[in-house]
Amino acid sequence: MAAASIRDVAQHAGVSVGTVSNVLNRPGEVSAESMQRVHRAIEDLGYVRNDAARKLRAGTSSTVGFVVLDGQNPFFGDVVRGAEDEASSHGIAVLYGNTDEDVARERLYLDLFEEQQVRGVLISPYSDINPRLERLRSRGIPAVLVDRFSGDGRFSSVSVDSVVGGRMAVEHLIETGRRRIAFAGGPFEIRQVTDRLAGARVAAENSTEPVDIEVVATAALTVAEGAAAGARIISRPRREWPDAIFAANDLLALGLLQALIVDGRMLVPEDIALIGFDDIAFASAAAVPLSSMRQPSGMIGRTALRILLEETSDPSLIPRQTVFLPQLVVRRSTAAKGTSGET
Amino acid sequence: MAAASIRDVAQHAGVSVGTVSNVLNRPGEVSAESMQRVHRAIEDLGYVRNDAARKLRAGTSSTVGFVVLDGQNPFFGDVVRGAEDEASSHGIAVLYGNTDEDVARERLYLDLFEEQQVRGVLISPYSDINPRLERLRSRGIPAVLVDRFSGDGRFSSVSVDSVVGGRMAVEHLIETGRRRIAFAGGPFEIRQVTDRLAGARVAAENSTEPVDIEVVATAALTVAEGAAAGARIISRPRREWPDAIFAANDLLALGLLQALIVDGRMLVPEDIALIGFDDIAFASAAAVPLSSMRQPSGMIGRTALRILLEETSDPSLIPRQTVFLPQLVVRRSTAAKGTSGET
DNA sequence: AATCGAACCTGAATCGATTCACTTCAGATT
DNA sequence: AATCTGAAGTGAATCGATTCAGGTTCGATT
Repeated sequence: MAAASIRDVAQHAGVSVGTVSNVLNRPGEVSAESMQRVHRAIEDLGYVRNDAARKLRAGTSSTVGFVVLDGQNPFFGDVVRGAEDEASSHGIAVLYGNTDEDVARERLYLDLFEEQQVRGVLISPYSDINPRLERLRSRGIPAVLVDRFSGDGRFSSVSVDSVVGGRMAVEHLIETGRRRIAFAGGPFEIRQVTDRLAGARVAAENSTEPVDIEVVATAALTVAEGAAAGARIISRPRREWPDAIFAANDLLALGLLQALIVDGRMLVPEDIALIGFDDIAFASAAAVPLSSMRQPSGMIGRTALRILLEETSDPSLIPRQTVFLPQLVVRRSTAAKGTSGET
Repeated sequence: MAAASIRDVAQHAGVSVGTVSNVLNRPGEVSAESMQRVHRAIEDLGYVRNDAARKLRAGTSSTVGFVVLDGQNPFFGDVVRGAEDEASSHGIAVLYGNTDEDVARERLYLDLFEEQQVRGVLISPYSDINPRLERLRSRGIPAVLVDRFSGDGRFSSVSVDSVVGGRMAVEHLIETGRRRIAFAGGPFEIRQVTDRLAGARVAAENSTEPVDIEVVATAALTVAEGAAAGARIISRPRREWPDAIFAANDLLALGLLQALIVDGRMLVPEDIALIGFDDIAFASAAAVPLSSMRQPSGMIGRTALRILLEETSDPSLIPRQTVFLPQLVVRRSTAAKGTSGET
């Protein structure tokens, strides 16, 4: 009952192993009759290619690895999905690992992918792993950074301009009459967080009126952390309440929203405006529909995978940075004070 | 700059390949000195094990495959996460594929996993793939069904009792005074959908008062389909409106909720109660916090992976069915008519 | 009839880690 | 001194798909 090998198939079909291999990989160079007999034998024996042997010989495989920062975040779910769609149309599978903002796991998955000799790696990096990626490249495994601009241009990247996004978000808050703005986000090791904050500050500085940006640090970009941050803000004396919050992503924003609603003293958007980042599917279904900076998530995944495949087939390509611009999606949570706004 | 092989390491360390292999796999049988020299050589050359060669020889790998029904659904995200956590503590990686309720992709991923000779397969099946799984098993690759009871007991499974869940949900609706209940769900190829409906019918039949269960079929279990179903319900003459909806999962429920709120003629929960299934993180953050049947999602993943590993190490184990009971989580969306209820 | 070329096929060599029958050798035992 | 023991180490054989230099066949051309 041991699995049939290509040799068994060859014997059963009465041809050589080379011919069987040709049937599988170069159907053009095989006579119709051999073709048929080999297929027949494959059917009879229930033969399935042994990927390990193929990989050993070929030195490369048809999977790519994707190291994701936060698998729980629907935003990354959408990115992965985009990459997967693109991959499957090339007959490639996506091996996927979740780092959860943990340096050890990040390394673990990169090691694993290297041992597996994946075709290439997509990664939304948490720590600074350029040296690690250089090494992968020297072994013929290219990498593309996802959702993160490659500042030094050593790798291709597909990202959204978080600085611009942060600026647009806060400009929008200022336009709708907010002046005391809290930025909720963290940890600051995550580049997107610092970029979005930087953009927020630019907007504040460019404003003709004085605008305060205050930082409310969170330990992670999750709903629970958002709720905790909300509780901290509420517990202050009333005169220290901000009149708007820009959350570093939608999960945080939804947690904040939940905390504010449960408490009930600050109304969204009447007393306090709230805007998130990512525009995940649940933002529009929130208690107060959430304004957000939309990222073209599926497109990011597709594009990253396409670039990766190009680089695998031509390693001499120069790294290129693809940057999308986020798009402001206005919903009720940032309606001007005292109005009910659009739903 | 070709990657170093075990032979290069052996040469560099001045020992044989067998010794290097022993250092890697049986550290006890090697002298301290060889040990050190080999490690030194590995360091110097940047040697990384070639997984393909190892797998070819060993006939098995240290990855498991997980075929997921709907990667976009946070519920499955949580399940995968649970499995991944458990796996990583055993030094095992999870290769993950999304079928999106598509028979072809389901088959594609199973083929891929078979070629890759994964250690085992976790699958939340869409179509009837028992024969396919039998074949995998005959090749030494066990499978565990996730979120689906194995009716014939031929495979181990980890699931939640959807019939009981459906019953509990509808009993709750009846208790809060609802009598004209719509069940929103589909396609009916998905076992969970039919089970939840069956449970709903049991609750209706057991009720002392006459209770109507009406079926509103959807094409998929998504937010968009939920919104569409909502629109269809609203468009009816007012006297044919149900006074409660039991949605087959939370995504549907959130879509329904969105449609009802935008329309504004039916208030939740005053005119119509709404309950979902899964209790995903966003249910509590919804416009009207959503009642739901909670599934222990992370636990399902962990348990499935643990059982799978047990079966890989002892293939003679008899399949066992693990069933969790869902838990009713009451929020505002099912408050009794005319009350405001708990938040 | 001889020659040629295209189409098709063959089978040994190869990839790199693991395994295991076999060797080596220092020290213990007789 | 001869023999034995066990720890440590060796290296050829193995896994299965792919590749490619070389073979065979056969109809077309001269």
